[in-house]
Amino acid sequence: MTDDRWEPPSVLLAVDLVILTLRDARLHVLLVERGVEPYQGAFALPGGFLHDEDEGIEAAARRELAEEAGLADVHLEMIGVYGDPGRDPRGRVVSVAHLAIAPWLPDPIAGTDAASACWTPVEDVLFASAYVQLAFDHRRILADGVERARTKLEHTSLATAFCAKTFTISELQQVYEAVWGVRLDPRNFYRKVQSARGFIVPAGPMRRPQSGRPARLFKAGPVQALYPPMVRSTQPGHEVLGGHAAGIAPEGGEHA
Amino acid sequence: MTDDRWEPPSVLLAVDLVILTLRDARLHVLLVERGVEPYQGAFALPGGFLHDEDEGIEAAARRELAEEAGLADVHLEMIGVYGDPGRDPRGRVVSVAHLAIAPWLPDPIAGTDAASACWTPVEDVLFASAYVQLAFDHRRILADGVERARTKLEHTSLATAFCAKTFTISELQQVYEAVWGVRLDPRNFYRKVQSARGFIVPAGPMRRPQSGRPARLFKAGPVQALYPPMVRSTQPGHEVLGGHAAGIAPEGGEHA
DNA sequence: TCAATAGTGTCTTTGAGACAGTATGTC
DNA sequence: GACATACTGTCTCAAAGACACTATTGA
Repeated sequence: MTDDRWEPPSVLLAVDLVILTLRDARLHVLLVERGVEPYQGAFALPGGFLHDEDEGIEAAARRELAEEAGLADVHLEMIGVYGDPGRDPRGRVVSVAHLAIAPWLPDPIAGTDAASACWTPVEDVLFASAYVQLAFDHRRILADGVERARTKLEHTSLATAFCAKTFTISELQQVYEAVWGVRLDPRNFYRKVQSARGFIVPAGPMRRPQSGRPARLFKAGPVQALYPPMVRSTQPGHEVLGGHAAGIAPEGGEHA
Repeated sequence: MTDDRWEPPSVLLAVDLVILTLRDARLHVLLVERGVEPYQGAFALPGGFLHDEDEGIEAAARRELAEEAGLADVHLEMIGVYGDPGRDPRGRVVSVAHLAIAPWLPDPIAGTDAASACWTPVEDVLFASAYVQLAFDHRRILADGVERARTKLEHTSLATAFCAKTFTISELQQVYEAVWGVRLDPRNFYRKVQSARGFIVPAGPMRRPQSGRPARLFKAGPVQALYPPMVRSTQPGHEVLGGHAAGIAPEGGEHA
C-alpha cells in the first residue's frame, strides 16, 4: 500500500441485496420503491448505508435483510463491488452487493417497515424490453446476482436454499427450471439428483400429494459442493419461453 | 436505501492485488515488503488506496498493477471485498481484492518503483506452517484468490492467461498442474484440451524443442467458457507433494 | 375407470482415466 | 544406437439424455 503524506479520499459504503425466491414456479426478486431522491418513485434493490463505523459489511447486509424484508437465517453471500464514480448522484458511493436466497412462500413480506417492498418476476426486470426500470446500476447487479445463482446451482447445493426445510424432488426440480429458465426431464432429474452424493437425504417416509402419487420428502444433505455436478446442458434446445439468459454480460474479467 | 437526516459513515477504499504467475513450474505470487507502519517489514500483497474521488476501482487496480508490478494488459478480475472493522489499525479501510494473472517469465519485475517486490511460491505462504507471514488479512485474500484461479481453470480458458502468446500443450498442462497441485496424464490431457471446443487453436506449424520431439504451438481460442469443462478429479489420489489445498475455507456462504 | 404425478429400467452416446504403442526430435 | 518428449489409439467405466414402463394416489 502507498503510504505518503497525502490523504486518500474516502467513500460512502452501502450494501445492496439481490433477494431471490420462487413464487408459483417463477424466479422473483424483492424490490422496493424509493421514497426519496435520487430516483424517487423508481424501483430499486433493498439496501442501505453502513450504520456506523464499526458495523461489518455482512452484518449490515443481514440488518438490511431483516429491516427491509423481514428475513433471517437465509443463505447470504457476497456478489461483488459496484463503485463506478458517478453511479450515484449523491457522491462517491461504493456498494457491496449480496445475494440472498429465501425459501418459497414466506408471505409477501410480513409487517415490516418495507411496506412498499414487493416480489417481482426477474424476467420482468431483466428481459430486453423490460417493464420495470431499476434505479442506479441495480439492473446490472441483479443480472450478476442471477447469473451467480445459476452457476452455483450447478456445482453447489444452493438449490435447497430455495426450498422449505423438507421438500420433494419435483419441488427441487422446479427450482432448477425456474432459475435456469429451462425444462428438465423429471426421470433424469430424479436419478441425477439422487446420484449427487450428499446433496439430499431422505427426511422421513412422509408424503403430501395434491393430485397424483405421493412423493418422498427429502432435506438438504451435508455437502456444499456437488459431485457429480448438475451440469446445465450447453447444447441448446431446452430454453423455455421468456428465458432471461440473453443480453446479460455475466463476467467482467478480460484476458490480455 | 435508507435516507434519513442522519449522516452515514465514510470509509477508506483500497485495492489489493493477488498477482499470480508460473515460475519453474510452480505457482508464485507477487509480494512487496512494507516500508512503513503498520506491519512495517512484513510482506503484503501489492495495493493501495484510491488515488482520488473520481478514480474507478478497476482503474485503481490497473494503476497499482502498473506501478507496483510493471504489468499491463494482463487478466484482471475482482475477487471480493474485505472490510472487517479492525482489519487495518489505521481505521476503517475496505479493500477490494483483485486477481491478476501474469504470463510466465516477465522477468523478476522490470525497473519499477517496487524495488522490494518479489515472486514467492504460493505454498510458502499458504501452507499450514508457512514460512512467510503476510500483513493484514492478506493471507486470506491470497487463499481466496488462489481458490478462484483453481475453480476458473476448470470452467474457463483462464489457463491461457498464464502462458505466452503461443504455447505448447505441455506448457498448458504445467499451468494446470501447478495451480491445482496435481499431476496429470499427458496423453489424456492432450485429448481433453483439444476436445474443449474453442479453447486452443493451432498457431502456425511452428515448433521449439529442448529435448525430445518438437511440439505444435497453439494460441488461446475464442471461447471463455469451456465445454466440456476441465474437471478436477474429485476422487483423490492425484495430489502432489506440497498440495496447498488443505486448511483453506474458500467459500463464505452459509445456508439457513 | 382415468388423470396425474412418482419412481424404475434400459439403451445410446459422450467423456474420463488408464495405458500400449508410434512418431520425431537431440545426443 | 539411447533417450526424451509429442502424439495416437484403444479399452473400460461413469454419467447424460431419451424415453418406455410400472406404481400409487385422488376423483
